[in-house]
Parts: sequence; C-alpha cells; structure tokens
Amino acid sequence: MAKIDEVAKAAGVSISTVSYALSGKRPVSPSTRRRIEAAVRELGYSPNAGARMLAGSRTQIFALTEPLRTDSHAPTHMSFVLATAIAARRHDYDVLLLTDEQASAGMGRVASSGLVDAILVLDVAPDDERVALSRRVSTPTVFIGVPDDHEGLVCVDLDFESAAELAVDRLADAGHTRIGLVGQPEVAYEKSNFPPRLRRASERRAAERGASLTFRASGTRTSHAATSRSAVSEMLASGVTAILIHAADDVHNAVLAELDERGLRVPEDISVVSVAASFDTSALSVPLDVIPLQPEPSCDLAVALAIRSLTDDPPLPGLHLIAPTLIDRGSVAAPRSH
Amino acid sequence: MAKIDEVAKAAGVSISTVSYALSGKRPVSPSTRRRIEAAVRELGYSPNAGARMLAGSRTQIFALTEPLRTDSHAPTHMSFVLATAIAARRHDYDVLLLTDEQASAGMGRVASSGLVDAILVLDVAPDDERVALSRRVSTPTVFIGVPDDHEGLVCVDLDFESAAELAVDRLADAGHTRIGLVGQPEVAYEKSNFPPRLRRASERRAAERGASLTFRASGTRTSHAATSRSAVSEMLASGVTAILIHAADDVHNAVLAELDERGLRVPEDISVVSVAASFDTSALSVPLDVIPLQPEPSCDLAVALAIRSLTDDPPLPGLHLIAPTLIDRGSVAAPRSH
DNA sequence: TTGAAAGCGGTACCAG
DNA sequence: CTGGTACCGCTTTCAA
Repeated sequence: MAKIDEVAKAAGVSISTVSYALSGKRPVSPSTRRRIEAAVRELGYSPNAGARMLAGSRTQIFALTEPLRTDSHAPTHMSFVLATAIAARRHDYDVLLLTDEQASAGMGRVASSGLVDAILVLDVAPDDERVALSRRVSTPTVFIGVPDDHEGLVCVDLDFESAAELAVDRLADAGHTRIGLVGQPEVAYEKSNFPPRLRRASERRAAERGASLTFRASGTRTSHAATSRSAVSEMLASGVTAILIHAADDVHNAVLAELDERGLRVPEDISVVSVAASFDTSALSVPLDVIPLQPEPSCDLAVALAIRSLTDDPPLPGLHLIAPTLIDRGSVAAPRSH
Repeated sequence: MAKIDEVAKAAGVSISTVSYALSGKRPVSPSTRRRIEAAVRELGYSPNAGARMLAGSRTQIFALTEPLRTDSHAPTHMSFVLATAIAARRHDYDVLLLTDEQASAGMGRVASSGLVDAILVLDVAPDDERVALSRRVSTPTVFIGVPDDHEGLVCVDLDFESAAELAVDRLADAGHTRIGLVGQPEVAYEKSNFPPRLRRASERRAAERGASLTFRASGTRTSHAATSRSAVSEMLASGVTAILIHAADDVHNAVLAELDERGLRVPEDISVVSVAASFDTSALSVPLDVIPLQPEPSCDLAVALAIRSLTDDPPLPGLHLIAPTLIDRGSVAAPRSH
C-alpha cells in the first residue's frame, strides 16, 4: 500500500523517475534504477490499479464473455477459459469473467466504463448475439470460434474444415470407401459453431474422395453411451470400415466398448480416427489417431491479437485459423479385404 | 465515452450533483434528478471505472482464485465459478479470474495493487497455500471450502458433517446396519477438503448408530466405472444392504448398472443414498434420495460475507456452514429380511 | 438542495 | 539522465 511518492523519497529521486524506471519508457541510469528497485522492494510498492487505469488509459484487463449454456461440455470449456487466463497473464493481463447476464449486457458495461482493454468471446454460437454487440462497442473484440456472420470480426479457431479433410484423407488414403462419423450431441449442431463446420467439411471431402459418409449424432448428454453404441451398430451393419469420432471422451469409450464387444480389433478390423478431441486419446483403451483440439494455440493467438489491436497496427478483421495436425497412434489400417 | 462534466452541462447542474444523483448518497430534487437521468441516457454516459476506483476506493471487483488442479471435477467446479459470478453481479460486482499462476502470486498482486475489493477462494485444499497468503494481505478474503487450518478465516461451505450424519441416519433409521460408502477418487482425499470431512463424519455416525461402514474410493478419473462396480461387488459380498454414494455422476451410473445387472432392485433389495451430489440425481436410471451440494447457497453467502467485510461491521471469522437437506426420491427402504 | 474545489495515485509532456 | 507538473475522471468534503 505504499505510494509512488514514498518510493521516490526513499530512493532520493523524483516521482517521474520512479514511474519511468518501472515502465522502462525512458532510460534510467543503472545506479538510480537500482536504488529505486531497492526502495520498491523495501516498501513492497505496487502501483495502484485505479490510478494507473485513469492516467494510463490501459487497464491491463481483458473481459472474457462466456454464455452459461448448459449444453456446452464443461471440461472443454474450462480448459479454454484457463488457457485464455494463462495466455493473458503472460502478457500482464488479467481476465474478467462475464457470464452473459441479461443479453450480454456485461459486454456493453465493461466496454463503456473502460474497465477492460479488449473483449474475448468464448463458446461462440452460429447466430451469436454478441456479434452485433461487438460491432457496436469501440472496445476491440476477438472471437474464439467462428459465428455464421463474421464479417468484419477478428476470429480465431482451429481450422475445422482442414481438420475434417485431414481426417477423411487419412482414411481414404488407407483405402476406406465407407466411413462413419459419430458426431456431437444433436443440440451442438444448432447451438455451437464448429460441429456443423466439421460435419459439412467431412461430407464434402468424402464425396470428393469418392467415399460414402454416414453421420450419426451422439444423442443427449445422458444417453451418450447407448446412442453411440447403437450408432456404431448401424454403421457396421451398413458396411462401414472406418469410423471418425468427433465427440467427448465418454462417446469414444462407448464406441471402443462396442467394437470390443463385437470382437473387432482396431485397426485390423476397423479403423478409427478422433477429430478435434480436447482430451488425451492415448489414454483410451485403444490409443487413437487424433487431430487434437487444443485450447492453447487458439487462446494464445486470441490474446496476441487482442493486444495487437490495441496498437497502431491492429490485426486485419477475418478468420485466423490454426492448422490442424494429425497424431498417428496406429489406429488406421487398410480395410479388410473380404 | 461521455464524461461526467458533459452530463452536468447537458443537465444544467454541477458535476457533484450528477455524481450524487447517480450514487444516491445525497438527496437530489426529483426534477433535477430527472434531467440528469435524461442527460445520462442521451449521452450514453457510464462512469469511468479507473476514475471511480481511484476516487472512490471501491473497485467493484472481486478476485476469484482457483488453482488449476487437473483432478478437480470440471462441471462441478464450473458451476461454482458461475454461481459466484452471478451472485457477485447481483451486488454490482465483477469477478476477476485468478488461475493460481506461480504460487498464488496473483492474490498478492491484486491485493496490493488495490485491483479488487475482496478475494474469494475456490477449490480449497486441506493444506492450501492460499491460507497463509490470505493472512498476509489486507484484502478481505472468503474461503468457499474449509482448509485444515482455518483459524481466523472466513469460510463458507455445505455442512458436510451434518450431511453425512443425515445420510447415515436415513439408512440407520430404516434399519440398515451394514452400509457401504462409495467415495471420490483417492486423490480427492488428499487434494480436496471436503471428501475427508464427509468420510470421517459418516464413519463416526455409523459407529454411533451401531452400523458398520465399508469405504471404497472410486478409482482414478479414467477407471471410474470399473472401480466402482468392483467396489459394489465387494460390498455386496460382505453383506452390505445400503449404499451411500459421494461421487460424480458416472460413478452413480456405474453403481446402478452393477446393481441392475445383478438383478437387485432399489430400494426393495438394496437402499441407495447420494450425498453431496452436484448434479441432478433424478435423471439417473433410478431416482435417488440425495443431499444435494448446490453451488448457489455457498456462493451467495460467500459474496454476501465479502461485501459485509467491506463495511464497518465485518463478519466474524469462522465457519459459516450451510445446513444440508435431504430430498426423498424413494430409494431407501428397510433391509430385506432373510 | 446545490456548487466549488481538493484530492485519489499515477503517467507523460515539457524543461533543464 | 532527471525533475516539475498538468492532467486522467470521479468522489466527497466544505460552504452556501
């Protein structure tokens, strides 16, 4: 709770010198710098946040808006929140949590009160109402996810289209012509932005490669296991030789359990690839080839863009997509010739 | 981005009158108040956060510290974070997320920079390092959870001891003398504060009621299902007629699946009670009697205490425990006489 | 019931 | 390389 003038006195310098020594915005001789640093340490000085905001016009705070949708996968969601907070801290930013109260009023509030320097938008819906809001406020906004109408917005995300193509190609290259896609719960295809993107791109690519693609959603939250197992049954019955999974870990477990129960080995009898999984697929009963969905790259980039949008060289609006990578764990092989 | 002096001019009053009209800390005549409110609306005025902090010395921000422990149950954790944020907003407070970077340095930082008015501590460990920190800083701190050494701290939590007693009594009253407790994963008994509290209290109460209590942890995150099912098997083998579950939803499912597979009906053949569940037990295949662990009461109280600790009548240090309630869903009956 | 003005604790410009 | 000081925008005493 010491103030800057006390530090100045203790170090025998002026207030401005202390300020500059701390911000580094002006050269300070090594000797005075040392004295100042010593004084800072002695007094446990830490600049007052409010004063800094007022004088500086940088708050060092980002808002993170997240709708409290009950259907979004909590562990995945949390990992994005954490990754964002950590990325922000690396750049000396704190994160203010906005849980989308009444119609994202929070966004307007923090923007117009100058509480935050930028806004990060998480868990984006296809028709997200925060899109309109972000266009109204002057506070720079970065979307982590891609809404349908993203004109003029800065959006960061995994390139789900490429991820889908990569996955389909992987199977097609191995010779598969009948592919099954076990997807997210139905609701995710309406409320979330990336499941439809991944599904459409998979279907498109499969067609391009001359393969058939059978899609099945993975039921509701409580019926994951049962729904996914019956989806697998149907797929097998229709001659599918390879399965793509875009779903939570429990669905993966259910699919693998079903295959196991039928005595089907991976990859000898059937190939399996996990797309955009946000958990560790090597911990499954059968390690799966995966194109991981990692929070870090997206969140790091989002933070970087937010910071850059505070400079005189702001990022261009548009999609900043992260290239997917495929991790080979040996769960893909050529289809059984029969 | 309008400023207070513009509002004052527009309303034809002084700056101070605008300030008072908005804060309500001084009577303002209805007519001027109306003019001011109109001006505020016209200009879209919203007081600058930094200036307010500096002049007022209230930031209207709470810090929420959460360690990024990988073993804590994400959905439960998130529901506490959300409940806290919502409770805070109801009192015009925003929440700053501190993800326990290097040794809770964040707590010290936000405290000494005066960025927040109070600190809320989540996901408390028995030997939480944040306890020592909270004693060092002058910023009021409220723990949601009870660390081993909680002297002088303000702690809020469900009364897990009473919850355990309530659950055991429920079964004992029905005539059960052999009770099984399917608990959390092992790690939770070291890293988290409430599982041991619940376990100890259950054992104590069972002893008081002349019943035996067999405890089994529910394995690691990935082996929930298998471990819990074998736990149930062993318990049944040792003559248990009632099961207490203190675990996540998948463990509940596993236990019920195991019972079902053995042809045991609830409650005719075996009684089951869920303790401190943070999900809806009525959605299980068999609706279970439950003593719910709800985030809202704890988080609301924590926020209320934080606010009160900013007044001249701060809350007394100590445990603020929330009384548990039992919801009867018909999963308990008298043991089968054989 | 209202106004004037002194801070709150920094930042950054203008001098030296 | 260092000092003096005018703000930043609001809250709150002190006066009227």
